[in-house]
Amino acid sequence: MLDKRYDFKEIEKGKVKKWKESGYFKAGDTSKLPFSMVIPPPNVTGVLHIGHAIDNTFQDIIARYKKAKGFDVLYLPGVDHAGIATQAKVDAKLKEEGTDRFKIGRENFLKEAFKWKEEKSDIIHSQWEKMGIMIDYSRERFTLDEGFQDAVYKVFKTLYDEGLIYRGERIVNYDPEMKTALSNIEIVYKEDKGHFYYFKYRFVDEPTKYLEIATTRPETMFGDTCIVVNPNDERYKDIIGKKVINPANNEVIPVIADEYVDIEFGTGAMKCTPAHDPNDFIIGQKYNLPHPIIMNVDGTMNENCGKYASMDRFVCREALLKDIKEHDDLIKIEEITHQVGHSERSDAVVEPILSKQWFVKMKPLADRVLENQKSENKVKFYPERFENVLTRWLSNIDDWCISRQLWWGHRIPVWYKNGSEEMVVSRTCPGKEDEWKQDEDVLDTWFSSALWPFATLGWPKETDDFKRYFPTSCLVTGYDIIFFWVSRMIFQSLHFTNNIPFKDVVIHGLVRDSLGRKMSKSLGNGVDPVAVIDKYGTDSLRYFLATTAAPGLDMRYSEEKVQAANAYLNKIWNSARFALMNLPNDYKFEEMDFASLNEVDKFIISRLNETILKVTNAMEKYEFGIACQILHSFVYDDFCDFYLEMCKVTLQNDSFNKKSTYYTLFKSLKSIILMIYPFAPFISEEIYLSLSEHKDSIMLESYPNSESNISFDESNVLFVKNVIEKIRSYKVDNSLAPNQKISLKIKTNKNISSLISYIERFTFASNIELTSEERHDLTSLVINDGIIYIDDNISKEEKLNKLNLQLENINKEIKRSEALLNNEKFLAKAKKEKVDEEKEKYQKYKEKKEILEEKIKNI
RNA sequence: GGAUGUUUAGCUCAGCUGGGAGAGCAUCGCCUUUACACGGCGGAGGUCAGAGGUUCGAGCCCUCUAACAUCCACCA
Repeated sequence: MLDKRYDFKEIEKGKVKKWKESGYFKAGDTSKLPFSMVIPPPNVTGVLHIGHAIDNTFQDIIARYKKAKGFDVLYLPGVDHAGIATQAKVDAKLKEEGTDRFKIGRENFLKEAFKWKEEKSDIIHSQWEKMGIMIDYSRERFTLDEGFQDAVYKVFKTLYDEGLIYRGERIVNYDPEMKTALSNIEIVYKEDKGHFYYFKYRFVDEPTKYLEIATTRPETMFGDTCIVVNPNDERYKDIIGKKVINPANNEVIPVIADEYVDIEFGTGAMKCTPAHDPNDFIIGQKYNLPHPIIMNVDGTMNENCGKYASMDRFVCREALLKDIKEHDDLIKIEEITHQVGHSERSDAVVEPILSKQWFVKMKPLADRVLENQKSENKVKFYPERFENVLTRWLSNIDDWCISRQLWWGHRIPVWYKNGSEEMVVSRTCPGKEDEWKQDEDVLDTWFSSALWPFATLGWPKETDDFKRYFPTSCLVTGYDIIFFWVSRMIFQSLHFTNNIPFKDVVIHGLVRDSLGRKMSKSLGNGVDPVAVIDKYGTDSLRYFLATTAAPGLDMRYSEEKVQAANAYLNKIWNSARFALMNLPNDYKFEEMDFASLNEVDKFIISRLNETILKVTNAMEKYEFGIACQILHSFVYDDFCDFYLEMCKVTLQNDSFNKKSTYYTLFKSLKSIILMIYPFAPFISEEIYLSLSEHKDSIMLESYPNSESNISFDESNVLFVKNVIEKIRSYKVDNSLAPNQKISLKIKTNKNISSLISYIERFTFASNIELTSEERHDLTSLVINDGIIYIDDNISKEEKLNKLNLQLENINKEIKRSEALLNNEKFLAKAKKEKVDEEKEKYQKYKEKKEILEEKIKNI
């Protein structure tokens, strides 16, 4: 028997261990159809946050649902080495220990990093267990494991041979703190306060005159190679071709003309720094200008900056300003707010610097995705609109900078021959060790993540898993990594497996704090899922996440809602207790013919049947919020508030068929817990195992089916329900205690003789009589299909008032109905059922009206 | 500058292909009736942002407007 209290701590204890040991999480039953999913591998940077919780909850709901639906479900776990993020953490740890990676060397650094990975993986494992997700631990992968080494090499080599990977000099964004190049999407633009500095660039032939040039980054002036004006700019027509002096280093540079310059912006004259600005770089190439690099990758000035060399870029800026001011070449400083690129990871202001990096040529790969999205075999997005996010980005994409000046990651498999231009793609040294040197850099972490859905299944080997589970069925992730990850998986998968990586992508939003702010470390407003679990239980957290998240929309964390989830589960718990208390201990479930059931049993079975159908439909569309809503309404309104209360009568009254009620209780309860199970597996398992008849685990059960052959006329039961509700509100209206005894007569053509004991119990009525005669002496409540007479000794006047009130309401309804039915277009164009329904209502209103008028007359 | 999303009860939000507005919390009244006070019963509270349009019928479809949010691209 279940405890009185829903004690989630007690219930959730030990279940995952049991599930894991029993092998229920393991995929591989080839007698079933496969359904596969990969976990978005969390970074081994730290603990999981609420964002992971929502990901994993959605996935686990799908996994458990599909398993119950009869699929061989593979839910494959793993972790991501997360190059730059993890390296930053390990760097910080080394710094704390008073050393750094350069002191200990590459090999030792990697040892440290792997140690770090092991530690963090352990934490992640324990958190997965807390979440109760049914991942197949036997298939866990890591983006740096041996299989991945094979996959990454194969991809790099192939793309290189196809000319889709190249090495080139480009302006790339540098993170001066991490000292590595970044890809475009690793830059976060923020609105920062800055300055616009106006300088005098004096003419060589006439030093009293000057051009006014503005810049936000004076330190880059050391890299200026010319001034550019628009050829159509009347102000500057005469100075094109003249020479001016760069006030930073007194170098003489020419004024050239190019239409790129916006006449309206700033002074209309722009300094050009080809090695430190992407647009300037293009101009530089066009006019074959020199492109001096004036900064080091750590953000310090280099030897091209004279006395400013080795200064930090911002220190240099101030020093340079001071000097220029002294030479009277500073005109003014304006305060501005502008968008400044920051490194996504370190938050440092990124610095565009010309350098040699490896790139993936994106256009052919992107085009293939765009082409495929027009075909039958496209990746389906839920909600659909996120497909546009993907395609728009891919339609206008830059090449992908994949080299990172880091140590933690897949090292670029390219070897350079000393003192020559020769390079070879190879995993191992292609010749004598002292003649060849491997590229120092590693690949962008997303380069390996992009292979996740197929590399985890064994690719490039044609393994059984790969053959059986690829393409995967579904991917669940947040919209924030569509570019980083989803898109890259799709193009790599199409290119290398000729197939999409997953059929469906389910996109959810971000979890924000209770004030709607993004959770961030600096705000300290993050919600720790483990803390929530400790306080309210995994099931409550899961239910909260599943029901609060509308597809693709952000949600706010709300402790109240977690509490509400907990209260709901408590309700289910107690309804189960009630059912189990009333079922015989040795109850054996046997199917029963629907026709042989008691009336209220038929009612609830029929409602249950509808609920199963609706819930299943919602589940198939990944509409978890809707599924839960439907189930919630069934559990409360139909099952608990109505049916279980009715059972209290049924089970104590020998005139009812108890077998029917046992059957109905058992079947309803079992169906409810099976439907709530994907959302709240722990409580469901606990209740399931308390059933008098059960398997070893709810994980072995099948999802309930809705039966198509059940049809039931609810009207008798609804009439009874209506009577009970009307009497209850009558009592409140008349300040009667709920348990006040009253005497009722009911006139109806409904067949409710078998249901009278229910009315008695719930209205505290004695002497309920079914009558066929009109009673004008009693208070009358005219309801659908009948009249309730209450013997309450109130005055004639009051009786009349009550009747008039009822009449007023009916007249309103009749007016509404008539308006509709007199509208010929409605009759002609609306669906037939709709019209019939309205006509039927109209008839009932008319009947009620007649009765009421008759009564008023007779009083 | 381009795109997308949001605007529904006091608060936080659902509302799936158009057919008489829902939940949770809060609130008011009554009830400790042996499943549940993490409860029950009853109630109050919404011209569904605004303006047009399509339709017999619009919270839902179309157009425009406003506010807010997010993403992308950014002029030195």
